[in-house]
Amino acid sequence: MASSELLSVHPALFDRVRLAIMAHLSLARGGVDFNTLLAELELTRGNLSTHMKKLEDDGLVHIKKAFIGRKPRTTYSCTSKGKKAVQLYLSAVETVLRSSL
Amino acid sequence: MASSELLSVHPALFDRVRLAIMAHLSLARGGVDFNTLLAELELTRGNLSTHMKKLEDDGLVHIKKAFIGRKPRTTYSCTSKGKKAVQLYLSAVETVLRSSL
DNA sequence: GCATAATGTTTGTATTACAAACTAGTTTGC
DNA sequence: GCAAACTAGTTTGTAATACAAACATTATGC
Repeated sequence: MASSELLSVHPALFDRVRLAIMAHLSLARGGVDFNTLLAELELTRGNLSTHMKKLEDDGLVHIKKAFIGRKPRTTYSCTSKGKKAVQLYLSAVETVLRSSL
Repeated sequence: MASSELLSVHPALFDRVRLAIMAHLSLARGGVDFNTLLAELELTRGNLSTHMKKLEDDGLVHIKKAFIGRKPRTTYSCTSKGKKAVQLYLSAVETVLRSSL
């Protein structure tokens, strides 16, 4: 059954916000900081924070906290596990849906 | 911002089960009945029922109830709105993720 | 030094995915 | 012909989660 491929996709990616986050991180070379994601995805800080925590807990993103001057700055980057998950997501979706168009 | 495309995707498709259901219905010529979906997706009846109700409420699938002999049979098919939503989903995901691989 | 802003985090709420229990009817066994 | 088991779903209660509001902490302007 073709659609079973979807079951192998990391569940964290089945959320439009997290998918958008992972897309950003995948596209960006280097990291993307909290406020950049906040502006581009138009989320509240609380919402972004919890999504990032989940992605971090799942090992899909790496979080780096540093001080820029005296202010904190949190930067996120995609782990290799995260990259693979995104690739798997795309290939699974394409496999399942491509032939139906 | 590329990822904003995801916001135009129908929210009902951001669930792996419903996406799998819509994939099945898109692929099938004619309709797919309740028990076929049940067997292929390995869900409980309650879970499948509520997902189908949501998809129907959203206008993505058409439900047809008939009697086969004396037993009821519920058959689902993809509406044109459903087809379009699936197409939009795939194109949005590809647009957002393709370049990152 | 007091008020305002910047950067996240924690917490409370509303939604939702899921399975268990239920409804409605049919077939089978005795 | 009656009860038990089966078929085909639906409704309901619960556990998980997405979200925003409130909070905490430190920095900057006046």
